[in-house]
Amino acid sequence: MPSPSPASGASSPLRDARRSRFTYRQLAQLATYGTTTPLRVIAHIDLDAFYAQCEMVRLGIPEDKPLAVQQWQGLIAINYPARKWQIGRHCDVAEAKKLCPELIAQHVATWREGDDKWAYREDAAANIATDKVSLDPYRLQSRRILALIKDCLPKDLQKVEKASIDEVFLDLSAQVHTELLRRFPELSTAPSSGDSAQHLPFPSAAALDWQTDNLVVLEEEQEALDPDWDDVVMLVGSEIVRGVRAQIRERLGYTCSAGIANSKLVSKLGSAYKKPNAQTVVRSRAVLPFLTGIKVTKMRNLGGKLGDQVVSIFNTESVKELRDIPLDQIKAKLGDETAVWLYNTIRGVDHSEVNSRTQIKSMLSAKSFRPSINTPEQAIKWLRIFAGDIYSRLVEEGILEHKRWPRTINLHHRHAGQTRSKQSPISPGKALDEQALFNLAKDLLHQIMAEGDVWPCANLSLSVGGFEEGVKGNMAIGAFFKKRDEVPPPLPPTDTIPEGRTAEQPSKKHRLDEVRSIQRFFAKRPAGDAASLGANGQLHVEQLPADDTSSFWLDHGSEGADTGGPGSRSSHNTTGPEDSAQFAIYACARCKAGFSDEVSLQSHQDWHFAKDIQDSERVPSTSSQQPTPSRSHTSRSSGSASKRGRGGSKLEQGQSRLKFG
DNA sequence: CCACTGCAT
DNA sequence: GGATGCAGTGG
Repeated sequence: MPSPSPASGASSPLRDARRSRFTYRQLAQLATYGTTTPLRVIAHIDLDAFYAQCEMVRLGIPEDKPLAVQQWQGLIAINYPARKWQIGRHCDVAEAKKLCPELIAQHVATWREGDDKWAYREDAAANIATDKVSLDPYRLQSRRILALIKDCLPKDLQKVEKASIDEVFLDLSAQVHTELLRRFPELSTAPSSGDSAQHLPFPSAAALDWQTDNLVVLEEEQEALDPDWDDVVMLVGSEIVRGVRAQIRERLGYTCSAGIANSKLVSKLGSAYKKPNAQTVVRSRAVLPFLTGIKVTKMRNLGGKLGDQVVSIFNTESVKELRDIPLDQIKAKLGDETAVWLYNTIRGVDHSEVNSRTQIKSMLSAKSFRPSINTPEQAIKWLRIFAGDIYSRLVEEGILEHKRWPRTINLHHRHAGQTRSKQSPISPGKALDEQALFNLAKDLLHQIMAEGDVWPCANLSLSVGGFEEGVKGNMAIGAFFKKRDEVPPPLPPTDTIPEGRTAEQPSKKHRLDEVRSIQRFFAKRPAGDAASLGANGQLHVEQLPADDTSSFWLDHGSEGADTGGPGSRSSHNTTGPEDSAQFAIYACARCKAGFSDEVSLQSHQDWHFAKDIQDSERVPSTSSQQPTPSRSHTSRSSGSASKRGRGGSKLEQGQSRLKFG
C-alpha cells in the first residue's frame, strides 16, 4: 500500500556496509513487475515534435529545415529548428512566417465533403468551412513506431503502454531482471539464510558507463556514494532504451527523447528534461534534487485545475517548498486521499502500473465550427463526413475481420458554451458499415435536437468506443484470406488482461470493477523477422528489411511540400503502409517477399498483421493492489495495419476509400 | 448504462 | 485553440 513515507525502499538502518541497500525480495519483484520495488525500471519515450517529424519524413525534408504543421491558421507542431526562431504554438501562420520567412508550414491532411478520402491539399486552410482535419497520417506513423518498439523488446518480457499518439511507457523491470542475472551470476544464488529479506551483495562492477545519457547533476557527496543496484538497473534500462531509440531512428527516421526512472511519474518528467533526441536517467538518488527544479504544475495530473488549486492554496509552484508542508496541513485543504497522493507525488513516489495496452479504446471525429452552423442540414453533412472518417478507421482496426468491434456510439454537441451528448449502443448483431454509422449518428442528432437549444452549434463530434475483442488469433491464418465483406458481428470472448491498478490518483475513488481475466496463448513469432533485444540487453537485428525506413514515406518526398492530394501526385501509389511503392513488383517491406500483384501482397501483409496480433497477445501481466476500472485491454501490435486501396487512383499512405452518401 | 468532467498531447 | 484520447464520478 502506498505509504507517505519518503521515497524508495531500502531503509534498513542496520545495514551491513558491504551489503546492498536492497533485498533479494526486491530484486525478485522485478521479474513480476512488482509495482513497489525500488528497483523497478520505467521508461517514457516521447517523439520529438511528432507531427512535424511526420511531415519532415513524409516530405523528405532535411532535418535542419524549420517546419511547422499547420491547422487552419494555427500551428499544432513546430519542429526544433523552427523553435530557434521563437516560433511557438501560440503563433499563427502569418506571425510564424514573419519570424522565419523560410518556415515550411505544411497543412494537415483533410477530408473534404464530396471526396471519398483524406488528402493533403494546398488549399486546405482556405476551406475550413468544408474540410475536416485528418490525423490519420500521424496515427499510421504512430503505429509503425509502436510496432517497432515492441519488436525491439523480448516478446515475453515486454510491457508497453501507448500513452498517446506520440508517447509510450515501458516497464523494463522484467527484462532488466533477466539481464541482471546474466551479468551478475552472484545474484542467482539464493540468500544464504534462505530469507528473501536478506540484503543483496553489492554490485561487483563499480563504475557505470552512462555513455550519452543525461544524468541529473548531484551534489558531490550524493554522487560519491557507491553505486548500488538501483543505479545498475537504471544503467541497464538506459542501454535498452538507447537501443530502441537507435532503431526508431535508423529504421523509421524519427528522433525521440526518453526518460528512465523508477516510476511513470519521474520517467515522464525525465523525457521532457532534455529534447530533442536525448535521454535522461533519473537515478533514485537524484529524484529529489531533480524534482526540486520542476514546477508542480508540470507534474502529471497537476497540469489542470488541481494544480492551480494547489498553487493558490499553498502560494507556491515550487515542489521544494511544497515538500515542507506537513501532510496534515495538506489533508486539511485537499482531503486525505488527494493529500496523500500529492505528498507522494512531489517526492517522486508513484507506484502506478504500466498497463499493457497498445490498442485504442475509442475513436472520435470532431469539428469546431467557425462560424457556427445553424441548420440540421449542415449538421448532417458533417455527420456524413464523421461517419466516413470513423468507418475508415474502424476498418483499420480490423472491424471487417471482427478483430475488434465498437459497442457504443456517441454524439457530442456544443452550443453557447454548453455541451451535451447522446450515446447509444451499437447492435452487436448487425453489420456495421459507413451508412449504418451515419444512421446511428443522425439518430443521436435528432435526440439532441429534440431537447432544443442546439443552434447555433459551435462543435460536433462523433465517437465510437467500448471496443470488444472479436475472433482473433485462434483463427487459422487461412481464414484471413477469406473475403472481407459484411460479416456478422463478433461474439467476443469477453476478455481483459488482468492488470490495471493505478496505485494512487488524485481525488478519485478506485472502484473495484470486474477484472475479467483471459487466457492468451499463441505460437511464438518465428525468430528472425525483427530487431530484438536479447536478455542480455544487446540489440539484435535480424533481417529487418533495410528499405523499411525509406520506402514508406520517403518516396513521397521529392515533390516538396506540395499538396500531395491524390490528384496532384502522379506516380506513386500506395496500397498499404508497408509496400515499396517505387518498385514495379510488390515487395513486402517486412520480410522482402516479392509479389506480382497488389492483391497477393495485401494477402501477405494480412498474414503479417495476423501474426503481429498473435505475437502481441503474449504480453504477461501481473496484478498488485488497487484495481483500476478497466474494460478490455489487450495489446496488439499493428506493424502493418492493412489498408486497402482498392481502386485505381493513387492514395496517400494508408488511405482508404470511402463512399459518401 | 449514460452523461458529464477533468486531464492530457 | 482544435482534434483527439483516456479515466473517473455520479446518477
